Amino acid sequence: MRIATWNINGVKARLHNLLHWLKDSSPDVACLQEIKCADEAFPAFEIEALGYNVAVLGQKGLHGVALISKHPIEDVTRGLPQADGDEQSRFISGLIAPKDATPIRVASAYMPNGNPIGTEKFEYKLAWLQRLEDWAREELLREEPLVIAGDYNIIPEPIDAKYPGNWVTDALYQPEPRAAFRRISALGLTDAVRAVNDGGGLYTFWDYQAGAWQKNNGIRIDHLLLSPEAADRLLLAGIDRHVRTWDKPSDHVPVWADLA
DNA sequence: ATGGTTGGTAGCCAA
Repeated sequence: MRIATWNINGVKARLHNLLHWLKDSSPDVACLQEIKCADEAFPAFEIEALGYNVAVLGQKGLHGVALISKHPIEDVTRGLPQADGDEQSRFISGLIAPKDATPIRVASAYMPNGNPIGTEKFEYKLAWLQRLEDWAREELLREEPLVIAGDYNIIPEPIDAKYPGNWVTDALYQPEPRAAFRRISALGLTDAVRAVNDGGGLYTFWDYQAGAWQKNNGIRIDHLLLSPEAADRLLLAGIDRHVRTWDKPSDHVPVWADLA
């Protein structure tokens, strides 16, 4: 079972790429972020025509997440607990229920960017990560397969950037969100890509600006974190780099994990 | 130090 995550940077502008990638890579489950459209504007018809089910938490123009699955999507939850007036659409989870296999809870999460540091945006990022940590802690008590996939907007380690020094004043590389990532990991979650490859040079995002892609000036900020019950089934994980060479690409590429 | 690009919505913001 292949579970993938992709910050698509506008599903309407990227529909051709999305359909191509779904046919090409054929993930069982795809977690999308930054769909940038309201629920009713999500291109469900075209995606369902490829044999997928769809669950969406949209928002007009900004953010927005979705789950796409070849298997039934049950028990969908939208938003994290402790919302306290938070109206940004950044989290959806569902129980992926294959006919003859163990169900897996999969979350599609779009962590706040948090720039610039020293503003309420950065504080919002930290508060959001705390809410995710609280949710994950509760969810892990079930001792069941769980995948928290998405655009974490966190560069976990220096090897996750081509030029770490370029990011020292950026919210994606600050000590606080990196510590939050470590705390969440330390709950017992496994970084799927890192688990199968402990080297550097693995990137999931290249800025549109200044020829970042051509220079391979990338960062690894899209992650799949696996509960122990999911990690036990991890076969392989990877990054669909080639998608960045397509016409009108997202600035992120899909990341995936294959579970037995 | 600055500028560089894209998407979405509507005269700039978020990334």
